[in-house]
Amino acid sequence: MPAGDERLNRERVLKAAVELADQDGIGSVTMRRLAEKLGAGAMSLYYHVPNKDELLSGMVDLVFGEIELPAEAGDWKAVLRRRAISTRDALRRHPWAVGRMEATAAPGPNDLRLHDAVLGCLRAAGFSVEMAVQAYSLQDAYIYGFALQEKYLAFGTREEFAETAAKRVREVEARSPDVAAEYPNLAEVVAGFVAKHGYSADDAFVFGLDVILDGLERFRLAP
Amino acid sequence: MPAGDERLNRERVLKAAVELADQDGIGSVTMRRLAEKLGAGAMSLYYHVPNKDELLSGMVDLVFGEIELPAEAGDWKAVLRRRAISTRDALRRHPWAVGRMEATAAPGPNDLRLHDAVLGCLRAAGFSVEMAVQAYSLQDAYIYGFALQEKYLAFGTREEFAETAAKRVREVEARSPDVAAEYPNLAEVVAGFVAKHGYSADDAFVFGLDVILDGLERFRLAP
DNA sequence: ACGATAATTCGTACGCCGTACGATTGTCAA
DNA sequence: TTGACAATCGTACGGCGTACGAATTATCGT
Repeated sequence: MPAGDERLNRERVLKAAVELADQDGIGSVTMRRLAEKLGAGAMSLYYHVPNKDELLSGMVDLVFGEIELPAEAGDWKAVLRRRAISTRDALRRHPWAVGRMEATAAPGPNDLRLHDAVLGCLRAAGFSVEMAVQAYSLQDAYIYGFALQEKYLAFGTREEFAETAAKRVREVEARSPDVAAEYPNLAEVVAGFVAKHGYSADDAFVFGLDVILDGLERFRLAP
Repeated sequence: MPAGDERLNRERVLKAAVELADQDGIGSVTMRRLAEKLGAGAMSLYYHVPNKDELLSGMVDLVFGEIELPAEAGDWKAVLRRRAISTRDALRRHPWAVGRMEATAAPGPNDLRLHDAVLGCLRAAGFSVEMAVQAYSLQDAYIYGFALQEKYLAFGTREEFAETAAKRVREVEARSPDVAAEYPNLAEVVAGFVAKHGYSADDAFVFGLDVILDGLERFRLAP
């Protein structure tokens, strides 16, 4: 055996799985392929991970671990803004994790640590327990939902997005030729997008985020 | 052959697939099982649907078809509020569709019709083209993200939710015994939830929705 | 140094999946 | 009757997750 391959262990398995998913998509994360990447037999993985579902949960918790914890002190809006952006960044690095962040049967330690910190931040900012939960739920719904859109609509660069949009239009035109007449508002938007400067996913994200954070302001108790 | 089973066709296949997914989960929608439900051979389905991916897209567009189109006239906020709630309702009836609404390669007719109508509503309310897109993106991100949370956290009734929460706590406690000390804010919330009146997913949804819609108000052009 | 014990690895096999391919059957116009 | 075309389906292939138990390697008391 070459010197490079050490013993297997849970951490090595999870990290390799994340790498594989990042590079080739979650669809190519199979026990056989993952084992091959690790220079091991497929069944060896099962000594370190009980089954594939748990493997995925472990991968997701690694992604949670990449999210910046909100700072203890500072303006609550700025702090939460930062953690929201950090969350979105993590999901852009690992798009396969979108839609799975809430799915793990038993949330991992990184997940719990983050949730606890954000709740603490909201409580410190003067939200009641109930309102802190509402506020958290609202933020996360937005973040995950936005990541979902981003994943499928392939915003990417302006050029990529223009290309994607144009392709969609062509696909639809193949079915019903007179798109502009049938969907005038859609046509207006697409024309506005493709023709003009384009669309920045970054700007769109922080726009929505600020609408939400500003809207939450008035639900705090006394400062 | 019994009198009941007519010829296969795309519509019948899609509807049966949706029924199957609703009843037994998306995981049990396989070509073989779907065919069996239709009293046909597995390969017969491929005459009506090019492959499984297209089958899923067709199913999703059926869900889009269940969403109430926004009314032409009326207070924009009330109208969009209604369509948001209608969207969430559809996603609760068909949780398997969550996370797939944006995923179809070529959006189906119901999808396009809805998007066109909502954009038209926003334009009529006095949003610029760019702002209408932002506003739409924000609303949908929230709706889909909320549906995602709802799907996995199993809000359900207050009893169900309390039970789920309690189970999660037990799972976590099995790993690290002193949960309350490690995650004080989480503990506070869980105690507040389980002990007190509980949590209404309906209320949480419209709370966030109204924060968003109210927050968008000031981005309209002249009334 | 050595044997026992435990930790770790992995080969084989099973049932399920999506679907390529080609044969088969049903329907109807000429 | 015949030929064309629409619709159905049986068989087979490669890939998946993983149950089971055997094989190998590491660890440690003596």
